[in-house]
Amino acid sequence: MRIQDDDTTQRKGPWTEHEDFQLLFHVHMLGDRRWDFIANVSGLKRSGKSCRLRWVNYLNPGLKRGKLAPHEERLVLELHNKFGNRWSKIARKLPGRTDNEIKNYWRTHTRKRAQENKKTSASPARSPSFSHCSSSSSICTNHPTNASKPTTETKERSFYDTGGVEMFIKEGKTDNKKRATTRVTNNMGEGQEGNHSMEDIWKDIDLLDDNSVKPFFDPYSERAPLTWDICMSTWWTMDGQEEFTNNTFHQATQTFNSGLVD
DNA sequence: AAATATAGCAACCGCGTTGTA
DNA sequence: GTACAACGCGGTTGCTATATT
Repeated sequence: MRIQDDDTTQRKGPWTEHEDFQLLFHVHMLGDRRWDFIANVSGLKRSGKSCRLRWVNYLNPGLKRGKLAPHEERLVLELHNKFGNRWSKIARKLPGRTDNEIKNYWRTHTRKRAQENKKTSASPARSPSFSHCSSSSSICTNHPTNASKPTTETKERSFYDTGGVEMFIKEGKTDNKKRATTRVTNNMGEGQEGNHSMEDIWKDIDLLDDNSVKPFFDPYSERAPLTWDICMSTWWTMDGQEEFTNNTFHQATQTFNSGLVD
């Protein structure tokens, strides 16, 4: 298992639920941009890049989970035929699916096809949807990188295009919660960090959503309650991130973290 | 039941692009 | 205009669960 080396280096490997919780919290607070900043402020020993990836591929509430539906599979085949390995582009046409997911699907799919074709190598029967592609690799013969390039590069937003927290808040999360909770069983086994299920996390986020002056602090702490309102107003009126980091948010984070550990 | 192979998926890495000071 | 930082993407790796022998 690839876990962190020491205090000074960044942590790698599977995310724990505690980390997920922290990340969710901070994305909720700060929006899903500025990943390096989030990584620093959250106290997570992760790179911003890693945080973004985790959000995009796992924590984003817009994610669909589970196997690709038949129509999605067809769409992937069609779009790959059209766009080649432009996974992000393909993913934009499949709401709730990530480029990573599609890439993985394609990989296993082509592997299967390759094996099937090996078995029937004498008369390779190709499915119609694969008629334009090499069956043993992901490289299309009519790779359209240039060929069928759309005239206008549309600014479609994929669900995983990070667009700030307002999107997250505006969209009802009811269904998303269900999705998010479907795969919480992994990443356990790291001591006591697995105490929060995704359900718990969403509950907590709900509490934050209902932010009519609801403190997200340890009730037993003697510190003044930090409210969502206070934090957000501080955030938006602050000039420099450093100052903010060192004051209110830092305090909020510490309170949050200590509450989590206790 | 144990060993091995395979599938599925999460996460990392490197690099190109974009934004900002 | 330039240098640097951050972001986004595609390729790849490695782990875990499941199937097969």
